[in-house]
Amino acid sequence: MSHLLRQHLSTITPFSDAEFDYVLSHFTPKKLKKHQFLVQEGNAVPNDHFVLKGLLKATHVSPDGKEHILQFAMEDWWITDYQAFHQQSAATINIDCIEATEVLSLSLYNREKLCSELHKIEHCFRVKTSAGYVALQRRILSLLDSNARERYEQFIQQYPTLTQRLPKTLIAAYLGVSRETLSRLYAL
Amino acid sequence: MSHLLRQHLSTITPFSDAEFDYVLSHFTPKKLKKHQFLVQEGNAVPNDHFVLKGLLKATHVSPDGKEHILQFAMEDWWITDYQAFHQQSAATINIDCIEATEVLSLSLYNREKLCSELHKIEHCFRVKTSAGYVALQRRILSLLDSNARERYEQFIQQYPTLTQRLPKTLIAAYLGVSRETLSRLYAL
DNA sequence: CCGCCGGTGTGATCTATATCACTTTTTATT
DNA sequence: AATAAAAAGTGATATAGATCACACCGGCGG
Repeated sequence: MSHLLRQHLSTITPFSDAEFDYVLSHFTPKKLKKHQFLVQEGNAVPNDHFVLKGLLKATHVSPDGKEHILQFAMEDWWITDYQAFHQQSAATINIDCIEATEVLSLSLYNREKLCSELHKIEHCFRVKTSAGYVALQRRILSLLDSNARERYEQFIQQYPTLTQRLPKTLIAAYLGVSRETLSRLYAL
Repeated sequence: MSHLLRQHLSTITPFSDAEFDYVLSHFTPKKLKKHQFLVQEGNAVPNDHFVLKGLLKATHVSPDGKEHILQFAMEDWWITDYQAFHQQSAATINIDCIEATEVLSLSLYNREKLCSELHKIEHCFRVKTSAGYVALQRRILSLLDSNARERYEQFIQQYPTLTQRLPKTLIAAYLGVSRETLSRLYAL
């Protein structure tokens, strides 16, 4: 089986062995234990991360101490604090591991370098980002349109794998519902 | 004063006169009256649109008949049903003019053509989409974290111009709050 | 094998916001 | 200016979902 990152990129355009090796050389592998932080509020965010294995969550703690989940990421997904990453400022969110995790990290410098050297890879990033943009729009519409139960059902539909791997408490924090309310929804 | 689109693209990379003219030749201008539709639910969505003048809203009507606003767009912003546009499927939202509007329309074909011919323009689109992605993440966080009043205050901060140009009813539909509740918030 | 902790369920309340119904103000249109 | 249409305010009530409090279960670390 070929490298997961190669498979990922190949869904957009094929890469030759040489091209892929060159791309890969710009990434740094990193292993993290369960509960370990990948990004911590207040710190710099030098890298974007491609998940090879494991499961993470990006969370924001509101002034009154409640944790809301901005994003999950499992195998084949990208995750970082994009706001901080792009403007090279301090993180406003935390990212930590729900399971033991392996990622490939790509610095902003290397990412821009790759994008300017290889039109193909910039194309990949544009296509992936566009898809992400659409997914976020869908989530916003779901937050505006739908009640707790409907959002939960949509989540199960859209992310069956995550539904298996995540405790309901975290799904609730992602959907913007309290743990207790989600539990009571079980009268499906 | 140079062309608004040129100014827009130049915030990312400079374009020569020849380059810009070539890019511009792929767009089609369109004028719309107040209340006219740019995209209508159920129809094909051949184009993305850059706003030269005016103000539009992208809305979704929920099963129970309530109108929620996914996005506004004014001068210098892009708007379309991106989901439908990318997968060339039928629109699931409506986009209509709040004020008389002029846009430049770019077909998916021309957009991909430009992107493959001119690395520079693909770069522009990637950067703009990334910025949009971050903005949507912020909005999601605001929907998860903040109550009606806080969301309204954030909106005023972030979009002072829109706050002037829009009736409160529409701001309410964007924030996911009822018109009446927004009105009562006025005890700021 | 025990104790504890993360995850879950469930009752009793509380509250922000929705809804409905109506009035007043402002803005367009002929 | 006259009339209609859109926007905004406001009271009375209803409700989805939050919060608080507690009980239960199952795994795994000493």
